[in-house]
Amino acid sequence: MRELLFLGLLRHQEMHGYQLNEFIQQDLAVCTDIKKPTAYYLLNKMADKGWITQSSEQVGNRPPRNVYQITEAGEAAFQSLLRKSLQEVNPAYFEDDIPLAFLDEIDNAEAHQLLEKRKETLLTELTTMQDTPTHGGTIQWMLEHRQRHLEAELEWMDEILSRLSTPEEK
Amino acid sequence: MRELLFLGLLRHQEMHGYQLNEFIQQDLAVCTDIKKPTAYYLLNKMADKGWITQSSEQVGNRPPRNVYQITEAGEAAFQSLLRKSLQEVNPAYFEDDIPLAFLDEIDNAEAHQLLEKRKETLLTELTTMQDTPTHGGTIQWMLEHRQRHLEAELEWMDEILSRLSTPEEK
DNA sequence: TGCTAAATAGTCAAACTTGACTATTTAGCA
DNA sequence: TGCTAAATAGTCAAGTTTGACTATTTAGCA
Repeated sequence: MRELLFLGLLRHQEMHGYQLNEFIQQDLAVCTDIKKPTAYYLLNKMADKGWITQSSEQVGNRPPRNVYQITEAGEAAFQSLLRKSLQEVNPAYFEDDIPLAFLDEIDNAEAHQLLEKRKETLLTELTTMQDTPTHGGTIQWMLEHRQRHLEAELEWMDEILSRLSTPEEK
Repeated sequence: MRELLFLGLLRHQEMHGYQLNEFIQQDLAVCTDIKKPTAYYLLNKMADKGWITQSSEQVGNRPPRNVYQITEAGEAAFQSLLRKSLQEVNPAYFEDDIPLAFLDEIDNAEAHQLLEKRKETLLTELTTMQDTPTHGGTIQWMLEHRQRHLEAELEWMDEILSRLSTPEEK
C-alpha cells in the first residue's frame, strides 16, 4: 500500500528522498505514518524490483542527492496495485479499545476523569481539523473521512461515558 | 498496549502461550492482530522486565509447556499502563484512503465496479457481525465499537460512490 | 563577519514482526 | 490396530520499522 503511494507520487513527478518524506509527513499524516528510514528502505526495495530508478543529482554545491523516477515496470505495478487495493478492505484495528476491557479495575470517578481527557484530545483534533483551510483535490477526501471518523469516535466516547455513569443491568 | 493486554489477561488467570494465542486470535481479532511469534517475543520481553514469570508445566505425558504468571512488578505496570492508555488517543490510520487519491487514473465505470466490491466486503462483515451472538462482558464493547465503525464506513463508501457518479464542480 | 539555529539528506544498529517450519500428541475411523 | 488429520506448542531466519545519530548547507542576526 505504501508502495502504491510512492509509485503514485513519483508517477506525478520525480522526487528525491527528502521531498517525498516532507510530503508524507506534512500532507499525508492523516492516512499513514511512514518514518524516514522506512521510506528509504522502501525506495531501495522498489529500486531492486526495478519499479523505480535512483540517480544522483547535484544542485549548486549542495551534496548530491538521490532522485527517484518511476520506470515502465513501476507504472505497470502501479496500475495493478491500484486496482487490487481499491477493491480490498484492510480493517483498521482500534487499539484504544484494549484498555476499555479492563475498566472495571478502576473506580468509576477515576475512569470518568481519564476518559474525559481522552475525549478532550479527540475534540481538539476535530476542531483543529475543522479550522484547517480546505486542502482541495483528492487529499480533501482523506481529511473528510478522518473527520467523519472523529465524529463517530466522539459519539462512541459519550456512549461509553454515559454507560459508566449508569451501570448497566447485570 | 499489547503488553497491557497480556498483563490484563494473565492477571485474571495464568496461562500458557498457546492458550493466550488462541484467545487473542479468536476473541480479540476485532481489536488487534498479534501473530504467534510476536506473542512469544512479547512474553519473553515481559519476563526479562520482571513483569511475568515463566515456568514449565507438564500435563499428562504431553511435552512440557511454558506457563506465564504475572508478578507484583507486572501488576504495578498494569495499573500504570491502564491509566496511561485510557486517557490517550492512538489515531487509527486509514490506509484504504491511499488508493482513493489516485481514482482519477481509472475510468469511472471501472472505479465504480471496484469500489462496489469493496463495499460488499464491508457489508458482509457487518452482517456477519450482526448475526454473531452477543458475546457479553467487556468484549461486547469492542464488537459494538467495530460495528459502529463499519456502519460509518459504509456511509462513507456510499458518499464516495455518489460523488463518482456525479462528478463534482471544478 | 562570526556564530547559532534550522533545513537538508540521509545512515545505522537495534528492536520488532512474521511466514514457514519442526515436532509431538490426540482423535477419528476403516 | 494402523493410519491420517487436526490440535498443541513452540522456534527460526528473514524481512520490516524506528530512534538516534552524522554531516553539510543556508539563513538570520548581533
